[in-house]
Amino acid sequence: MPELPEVEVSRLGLLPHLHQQRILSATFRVPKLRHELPAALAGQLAGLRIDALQRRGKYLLFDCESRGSGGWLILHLGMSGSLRLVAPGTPPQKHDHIDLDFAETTLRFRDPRRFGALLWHAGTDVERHPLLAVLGIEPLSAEFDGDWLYAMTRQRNTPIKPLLMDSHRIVGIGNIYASESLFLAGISPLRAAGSLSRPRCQRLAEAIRTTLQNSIAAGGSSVRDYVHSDGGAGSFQLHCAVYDRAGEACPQCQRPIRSLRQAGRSSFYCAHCQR
DNA sequence: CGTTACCCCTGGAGGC
DNA sequence: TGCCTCCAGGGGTAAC
Repeated sequence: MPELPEVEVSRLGLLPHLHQQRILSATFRVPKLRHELPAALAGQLAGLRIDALQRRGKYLLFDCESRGSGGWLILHLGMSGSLRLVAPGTPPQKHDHIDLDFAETTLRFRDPRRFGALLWHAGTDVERHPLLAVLGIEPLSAEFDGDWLYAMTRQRNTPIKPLLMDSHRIVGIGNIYASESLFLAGISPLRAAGSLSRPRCQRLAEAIRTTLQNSIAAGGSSVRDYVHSDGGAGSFQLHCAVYDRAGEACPQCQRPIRSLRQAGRSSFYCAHCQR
């Protein structure tokens, strides 16, 4: 589930509960997720205070007294990860792999498929962590616009859709928002990236920004209680125009929405409205 | 270098 | 009901 909006909504929802709170203890119930979960890390976290909660792409970054003797917790929700706040002592359910215990609450990470990740980076410069150092531009930053997109797509014959999902170029756009943004911009997922005109790049950049911001706003509207809900953080209802709607009517022209596979992922689009 | 294929893992949906 | 296959919102790595 989690793409950039879900991670950002998680960050916004957790921040007021965790800011300046100390980790009393940490529990790892599996030896590894995507990466090893060393038991020593759990012990190391105890006593550290959360000074800030940031996001880079789809990574959540917990500043654990990084300017002192601490560092950064780097969390990725993977394909099926979710975060929620539960009352201390709440028994874990299946797939509840990680707890961070605070005085008033417990941050619980659930991830059935275990594609998620929890990593530690000592010191202040978390941007230099190998997984973060290679990430591309933030689509909600001021630097991301039609001109940037136009320059990035020049001389590329590859279809635009998998390019939008390449985190080494742009972060945060997953399979859902790639399809949704392209629909909003009227651009086919099959369109050769380098054949997009500057105005169409402008339109696509705006569509990406709008799609992500609208989704954050939709999740943020229920931000006060979503982290306590059973569905987990970021489980707000998404409204998709085309994603997972193969065969249904295009909301603009009523013709059937098509699906296809690109780079191993399914894409959804309207062949009439998207060129 | 650019792009694709495969893999990590569990669970849900649908066919038989 | 069970068993099988396919699919799933991510992304790193190997292979072409």
